[in-house]
Amino acid sequence: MWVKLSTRGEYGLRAMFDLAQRYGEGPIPLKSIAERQDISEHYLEQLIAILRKAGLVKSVRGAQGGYTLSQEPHEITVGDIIRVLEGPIAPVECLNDDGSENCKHEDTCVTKDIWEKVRDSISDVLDSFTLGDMLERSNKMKQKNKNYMYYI
Amino acid sequence: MWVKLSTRGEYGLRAMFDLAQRYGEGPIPLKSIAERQDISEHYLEQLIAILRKAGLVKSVRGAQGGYTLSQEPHEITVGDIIRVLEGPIAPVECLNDDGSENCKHEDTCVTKDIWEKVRDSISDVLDSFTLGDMLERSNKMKQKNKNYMYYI
DNA sequence: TTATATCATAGTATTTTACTCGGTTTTTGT
DNA sequence: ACAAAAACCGAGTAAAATACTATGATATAA
Repeated sequence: MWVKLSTRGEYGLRAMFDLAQRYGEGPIPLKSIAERQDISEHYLEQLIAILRKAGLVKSVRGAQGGYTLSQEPHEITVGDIIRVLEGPIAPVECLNDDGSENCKHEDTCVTKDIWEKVRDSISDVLDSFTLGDMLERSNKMKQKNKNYMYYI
Repeated sequence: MWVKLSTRGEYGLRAMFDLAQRYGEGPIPLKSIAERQDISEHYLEQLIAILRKAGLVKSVRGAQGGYTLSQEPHEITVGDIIRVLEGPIAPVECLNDDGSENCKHEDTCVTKDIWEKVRDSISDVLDSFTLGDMLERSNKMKQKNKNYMYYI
């Protein structure tokens, strides 16, 4: 399947949503996120390292340490998270920053603008949703379903 | 990369464009397509088998046989081709026909509608281009660039 | 000083991709 | 009838990507 979120994107988004639900509560240890989301802690470490280097989360080392979102939930889009974890959205090689060098016949390519439109439409959708939107959605779910389940 | 056309989609689209350029000339042998497009003949056989089973091309067996588009170029969209070769566009498992069975908490899922919008926007873009559009585009290129190169 | 954390890197099993290989069957032209 | 040209078919395989595991070092609060 050519459009398929890997576990990097899925787990990373779930971890970020977990942090969004606890925004303002101080640093959240990774262990607790991994347990709640049922993800291998070691693997999640690697993913959150990517998010940290991209500036989406801040870390506090040592005991009582953990992670927090570096901006408010409504300031972080799903696109920010997915692009960082899954890499740039490029259906074909030549849409990458470096990739255009490899392609000598850009100017006469019949399909390039198709892939550009695909890329842009995906980006637009993902950037139209923030973690804040997801929280709101989740809260509405909670009100409706008293059994208190919200999933991602 | 989570949005990445595989060679199946790329080669298949190139083969279909090759057939579109020769539409009306009778059956085109696969060997000639493979040579022009510089694709392994055996591999392309497997891809065109998928296109044939999906009804996008017709085959004529025996000597002087080959393949033809089963509809006019402007009736076949890029989406038709890509969906057949790369499988259904489903960023997450639960958007597949069978996949929803696996997911118990569809009703309370915070992200499902994001992935549905992603899927639909990709589909819309791909369905807005036909092989006929690509031929027109290619012909304009030919007029501008006298050196007669058109690529895909 | 100890427990709790983050941080870092190397290794590995599984899955997917991108083919290759070795044929059989069908049809046309001589 | 026969040879050549072509579609059709299924199994096997090398390389790459994915999804982890393993083993530690470093930092900080209590």
